[in-house]
Formats: sequence, structure tokens, C-alpha cells
Amino acid sequence: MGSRSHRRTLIRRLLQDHVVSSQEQLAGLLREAGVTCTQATLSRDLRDMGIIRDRGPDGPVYRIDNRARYLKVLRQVVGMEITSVRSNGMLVVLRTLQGRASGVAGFLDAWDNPRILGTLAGDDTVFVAPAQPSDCEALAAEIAELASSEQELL
Amino acid sequence: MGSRSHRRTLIRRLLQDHVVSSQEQLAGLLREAGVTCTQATLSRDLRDMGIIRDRGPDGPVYRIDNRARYLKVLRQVVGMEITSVRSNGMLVVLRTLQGRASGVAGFLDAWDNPRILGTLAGDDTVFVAPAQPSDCEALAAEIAELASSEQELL
DNA sequence: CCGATCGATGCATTTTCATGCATCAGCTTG
DNA sequence: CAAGCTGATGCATGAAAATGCATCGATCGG
Repeated sequence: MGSRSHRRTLIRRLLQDHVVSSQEQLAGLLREAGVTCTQATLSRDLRDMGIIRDRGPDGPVYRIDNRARYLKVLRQVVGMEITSVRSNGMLVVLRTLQGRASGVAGFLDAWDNPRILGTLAGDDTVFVAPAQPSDCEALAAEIAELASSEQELL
Repeated sequence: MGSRSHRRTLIRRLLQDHVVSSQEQLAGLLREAGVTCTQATLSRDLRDMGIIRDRGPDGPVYRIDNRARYLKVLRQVVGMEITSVRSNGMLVVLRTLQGRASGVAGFLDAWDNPRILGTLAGDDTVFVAPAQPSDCEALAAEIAELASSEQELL
């Protein structure tokens, strides 16, 4: 049974509606919901899910680090949107899913990579200008890394 | 070692450059490239990867069903872009990652779902008008289904 | 500084997953 | 229909991942 992903989904929901201040307490909530596990498992879950223990005025509270999660998801989305990465030594050219070039370019701009001078997006193509022409290959490799992290489906 | 994903990446590349008409032949190409496996493994790989055996005029040819793959990837991307789905009985309102609303709306338009009358996208919000107000909840549920398929990371 | 509470981690066990081998099933050709 | 390819699948095996147990370490309040 796909127990782990079910448990983690549940953890996410529980943390939205409840104030949880310890892993044992979370284990209790999960048990009420029909999922049994130990504190050790929760420790690993919370670490993997990027959930942090926040020091609130009313004691510690677990909460989802939405910023980090956002970046993680966005990165994965962008990785899937890029379908090819090529370079001619002066310019890196990306192909993307239809209509998604501007989304990819926006991500690259926000990435704040010093090797990137600027980007220009069409519909399914992005031009990426390297800060130095000599950076071009390295930059292409960095972007390809991004794109290839998630290719199981591609 | 991450042997499986490496093998599958290689399969994808090989099928782009070579005419392959049997799984044994593909096994041979892989072996030349330094990856050894049996026909049984390839059978499963090809099934999982959505690669089909096309009946060409010159005999059967394996090829990637790019259309199906594209839709599969796009669907997954959109699923990750949607962060919440709510309804007030007259309208379904989606929240998305920043700047991604139009991409999501475009997908919904292309989805060609008879329950959808139309969509309107802002920056991180999409309004979806149901064909019938009575469809509203069912439509929200359909979209939520889309969004929740890929929640391991969320 | 002490004790208590809570999270992290090493280790052993269980469970899941990937793969090869052998075999079966389907299609094509004569 | 028989023979020969070719792909699919049940089963067993080995590898990897998840999990629990026990324990350690860190933090906080006296």
C-alpha cells in the first residue's frame, strides 16, 4: 500500500488545521485519522518535507515552510517544462513546452545566476545570454542539470 | 547506482537516432552503449515510457508517442501549479503558483471539458465558470483530482 | 548544573521495488 | 495449421527503501 505518501499528505493537512508542537502529538493526530507510526518516522518525514519547528510566542509550532516548498515545486515544474538545452558557444537556446517559455525565462531571471546576462522568451523557445561567452557551455550544463533532474516521465 | 533512469534516458536517445524494430535489437544498442539488460526489462520500460511499436511500411518501428508524452508531462506540470481549488457554488476559483495562472487556464481550455464554460486568468488566480451552476461542485472535484495527483512534493 | 522533554540517528527488520529467467501468448509467413 | 519471431508475464532473487526500537544529544526551565 502507498502508505508513506498517504501519511505525508495527511501530515500536511493536519498541520494546516491544528497547532502541533511535538512529534508525539502529531503521531496522536495521525492515529486518530487511522495512520500509525512512530516518532522516528515523523522526524524523517518532517525533515524530508521541509517542515520546520517554529518558535512561536505560545511555544514551538510545526509549520510548512511555504517559501522553500514553493521554490522546490517551481524548480521541478520548470525542469519538466524544458525539453532541450543547446548552445552554440555564444548563446544558450532552450526549447520548452508550448506557451511555457516565458514561465521558464521568468524562473531563470529570478534564479539570479551571475552567469546569466539576460533572457528572452518566445512561445516555446528561450534565448539565454551568458555574461561571458566563455561561460556558455558551463551555463548550458547548469541549465541542463535543472532540466534533467526530473526526466523519469519525459 | 541510478541505473534505471539512466537506461531509460538512453533508450529515449537511441530511439531518436536509430530505427529499432525489436526489443532484442534495442538491447544490443544499449549494450554497445555500456548498459546491459534483458528483453523482459525493456518490455516493462517501453510500456512505462509510453513508447509504441509503430507499423511502418518498412516493418515495425518503436517510436515515442510524443503527443501522449507531452500531455502526460503537461498534466503533471499543471497539477503542481495549482495550489488550491475552491468553489462557491457558482464559480470555481483556483490559486496557482505566481505568474502561472494563464498557463493553467490554457490547459483547462484545451482540456475541452463540457462542464467548463470558460476561464479567466489573472497572475496567480483562475476563475472557472461552469456550464451549469449545478456542475460547480463536480467540476471543482474534477480539477482537484488533477491537482492532487502529484502531491508527494507539495 | 540537573532533570525532563523532545528530536535525531545507528542498527536490525520488514517491505517494496527492479530485474533476470523461464514460459506463455500473439502475430506472421508459408 | 505449423514454425518461428517477438512481446508479455509469473515467479524467484537480490538490492534498496521504509520503518521501528533503542539510544544519544540538544534545549529549556528550575
